[in-house]
Amino acid sequence: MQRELTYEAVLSYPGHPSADDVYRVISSRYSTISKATVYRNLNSLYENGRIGKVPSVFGYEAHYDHRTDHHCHAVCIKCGKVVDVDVQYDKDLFDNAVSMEEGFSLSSHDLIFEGTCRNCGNKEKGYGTEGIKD
Amino acid sequence: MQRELTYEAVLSYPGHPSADDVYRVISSRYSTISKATVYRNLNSLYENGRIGKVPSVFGYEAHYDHRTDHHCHAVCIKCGKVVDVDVQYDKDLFDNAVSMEEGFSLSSHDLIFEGTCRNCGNKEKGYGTEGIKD
DNA sequence: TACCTTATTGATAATAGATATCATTATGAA
DNA sequence: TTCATAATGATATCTATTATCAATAAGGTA
Repeated sequence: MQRELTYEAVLSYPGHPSADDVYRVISSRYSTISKATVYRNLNSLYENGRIGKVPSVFGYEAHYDHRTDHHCHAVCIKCGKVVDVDVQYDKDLFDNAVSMEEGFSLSSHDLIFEGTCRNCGNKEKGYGTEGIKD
Repeated sequence: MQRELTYEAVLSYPGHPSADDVYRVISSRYSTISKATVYRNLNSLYENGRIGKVPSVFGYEAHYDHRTDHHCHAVCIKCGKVVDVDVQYDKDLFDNAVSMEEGFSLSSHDLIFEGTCRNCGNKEKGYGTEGIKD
């Protein structure tokens, strides 16, 4: 049951929620849910292909995605925020990628961009936008 | 001084050592070195462009690299091992990538492959190669 | 050389994100 | 209703890494 709450929370979240984002959304109206349950359910939803997952990179938390098709993301190097990126490239291009270690078999690839999100970029310039919440 | 030991350990390591790999190499002949020192020195060597760093992905540790040029890696999804990948692609292709959030500025990209290393692949098939150490 | 300032180190505590454990509580089929 | 299985909540634990801070080391200057 909490699994469907978790699913709906991801679907309705604007953007790419972290496990903690999802936890906060759900617990605001279902206050007894445990964080362990949220982690568990996010994982099983992902494994069943019902939601997407942007893996943890650069030490930031993993983020989840209502989209399940293969697409690209950018991660803010200051705060870990994840956003979609629009870029056309030929995925077949990477089919002939070769591991330089014998016996290492490649199965997929991720194209990850790094950058700075609006909020962190503004802070840097001293615009004093600490209050802006995406 | 320990910084140069750290540097040499990365240069002479076959492959892509984790911080712990480097720590073990150094402490085998300089037993009083602290792990904190290794982390600190790896970071400063990286920031000064003397070594490369493969950031932590999928929850595995970061790995370091004696190469400092931009190239691709694959991460074993079973154990986190990092290897080089040979693939030709046009880096300019990604210069016109567009963030789908206003104000998010892109600065670089990483192409990361996922796969299974020889050791983990063999284990899976029950070849009983637990003893193999890369 | 003695003095002073800065950088480096080692030991350890603390942090974050996530998973493991385990008893309790649903759930659902027979 | 009974039994087996799955899901849950609370909490402990884990891993990789950074923070803290006192102790040393290094290096320049008078």
